[in-house]
Amino acid sequence: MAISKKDEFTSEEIWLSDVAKALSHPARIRILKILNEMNSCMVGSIVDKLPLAQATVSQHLKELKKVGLIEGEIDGPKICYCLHNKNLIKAKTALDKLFTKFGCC
Amino acid sequence: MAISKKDEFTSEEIWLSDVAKALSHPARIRILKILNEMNSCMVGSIVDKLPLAQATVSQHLKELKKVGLIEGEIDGPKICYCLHNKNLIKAKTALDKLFTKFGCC
DNA sequence: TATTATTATCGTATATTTACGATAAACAAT
DNA sequence: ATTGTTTATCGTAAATATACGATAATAATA
Repeated sequence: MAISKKDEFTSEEIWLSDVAKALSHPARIRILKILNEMNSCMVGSIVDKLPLAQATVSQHLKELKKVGLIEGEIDGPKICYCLHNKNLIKAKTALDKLFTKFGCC
Repeated sequence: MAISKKDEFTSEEIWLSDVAKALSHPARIRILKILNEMNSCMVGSIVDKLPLAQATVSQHLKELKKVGLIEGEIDGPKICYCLHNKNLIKAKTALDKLFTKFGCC
């Protein structure tokens, strides 16, 4: 896409847009819901609940992990993913702040 | 990107991911902030405040409008954009709901 | 009507995202 | 050691996103 101009914005703006990008696919929204509801959170269980191939789910998990919304813990040959509470709260707070004030022309 | 699988998800999930996608670029985050702070909200003023060409800004505005986060009102040859309070509140509520419950493995 | 000002759209180049099969890597268990 | 299970990564194809210059469209004004 031509040369990116992201550097021209603040790190706060870039971080918030990165979080939003992580939420910008329904499969990743669904994954967050699943992790919220399940006790077990191994990848296989998530794959079973989604209409996507294992490789694709793994990619989505990677993106959620990249921005810190989830974290993965190794458990034998399996990996147990879970929500990253602290970062979710941070994201929620930042989004709230963005949406709180309303002014209009 | 291969054939999209978005149809496999709920309309709520798709809507929320579309809102997130609209927020997934720092320029659009900045635009929302600008609209929140300015009285005047014509496109030219927004372009002046961003390190992007007019055509690019117009494209970003179009995406924000598409998901209903902003609206544009024709004012002579100019167009006055402003935040769409009702939809912003709706988005904020949905994001809050997604982030409110935390469970972990 | 011609000109100016303002904004959207078109065309286009490049980057990124999405999706999947195939394969590799890591570990447990036989 | 070999096998089976689980997950990540590689390679790849197709769709989208980003960015801009050029141009069209709209409306006010001279």
